[in-house]
Amino acid sequence: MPATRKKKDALEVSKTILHTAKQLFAEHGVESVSMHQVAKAANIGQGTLYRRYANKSDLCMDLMKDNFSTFAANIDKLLHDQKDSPVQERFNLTVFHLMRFFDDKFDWISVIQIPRHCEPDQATFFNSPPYMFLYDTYHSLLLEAQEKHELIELDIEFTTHLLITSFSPESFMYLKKIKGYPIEKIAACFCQTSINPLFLPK
Amino acid sequence: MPATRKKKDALEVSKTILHTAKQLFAEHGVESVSMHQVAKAANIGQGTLYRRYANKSDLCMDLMKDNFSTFAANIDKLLHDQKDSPVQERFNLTVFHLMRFFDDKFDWISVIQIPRHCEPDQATFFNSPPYMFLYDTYHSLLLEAQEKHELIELDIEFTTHLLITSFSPESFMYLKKIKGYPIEKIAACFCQTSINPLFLPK
DNA sequence: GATATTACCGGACAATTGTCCGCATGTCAA
DNA sequence: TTGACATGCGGACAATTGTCCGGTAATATC
Repeated sequence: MPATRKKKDALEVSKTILHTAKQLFAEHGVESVSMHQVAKAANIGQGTLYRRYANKSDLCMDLMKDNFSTFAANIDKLLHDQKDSPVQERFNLTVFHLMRFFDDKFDWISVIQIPRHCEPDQATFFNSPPYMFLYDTYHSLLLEAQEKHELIELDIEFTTHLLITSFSPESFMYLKKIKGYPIEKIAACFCQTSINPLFLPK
Repeated sequence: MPATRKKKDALEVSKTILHTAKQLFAEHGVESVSMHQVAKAANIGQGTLYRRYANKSDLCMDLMKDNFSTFAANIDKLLHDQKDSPVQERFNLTVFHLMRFFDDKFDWISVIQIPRHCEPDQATFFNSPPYMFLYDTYHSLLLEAQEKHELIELDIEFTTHLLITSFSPESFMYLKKIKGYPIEKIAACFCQTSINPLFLPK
């Protein structure tokens, strides 16, 4: 063969994968690009790709890491800046921001969420940094509201989980594409239905 | 070949498919059986199988039709029998029954819900009889509550949709398997978080 | 009754995901 | 330098989903 592939620096390979995948995904859309294509474009074997990333969801998650981080930082900053406004208001603000992020990165997120098979001690969405960040954020807000006696009686852990997971990509897509709801309306309705009723009147 | 396959009665083929699939699914589990296996076991070509059912989800949906029907009938009967009790109470009862059904048929339901790609005018879960039954049921209950001035201000259509979709199979599995919540607790928490706060106090 | 038209069957095929194993490369010890 | 061992690369392979098309049976037409 023209050039026997030398053992590459592992870091080099990782960078190449990320760079190539980002390029391909941007060009053809996340859905349409197969792992085989990514491997071929990156000049590595499929086995090599799968050794780094268990599946496409994993790969996307890694490519989204930066986006998630900045989103999380934005939310943190926002909540810090607004820390004197009512909890409920901050909660609504967070949801609005999340919806915009969700909409913006929809293609990626819908690929990431795909994996089924919820077995114990396995990497799932529920162990991922994005879930954990949202969990912490919502949990803190609910706890704060509870301490201030602004919250109805709730199982806070359950509620936190439910608020995060109740918005599936399919459902979002359905509301947006089929029902034609603008994002602002979706966010507003979600707050109206799922967030605000958790707070005591007054 | 020993016996040239005669054109079979279409109805005969359909029955054979359903019977064979039910058998195979029961024996090996819904997840583990491929469409290829079903076709082979039913002595038909894969193309024939796919002409009847666009995918495994479709096939499962058809096999579950009876189960859905009896479930729907049970709920209808229940709501009819209890039509004098408070709306909120009936709503909670419905959710408890649904949870039990969900748990009972979990393997099937998690296969059925899989399809992504929410394009307009395409068969999705949101067009399926189960979704539509739940939609009608929830919608009626919410409307009744609204007429009786027992409901907070809501976008009823949105709320109906959200209540149906907020419980994904993955989330249910996570709560049950990983968090170890019994079904009754899941149902109770769901009512506490998502149903009861929609009703005006007193 | 012969021929054209239609319906629809069934298996071959393509595409994708994910796994596995032979083999090249690098490291260490003698 | 040489041999033993470890690392990990990469393509071949298996499994599955879904599509397509050649061909045959049923039906309509004359």
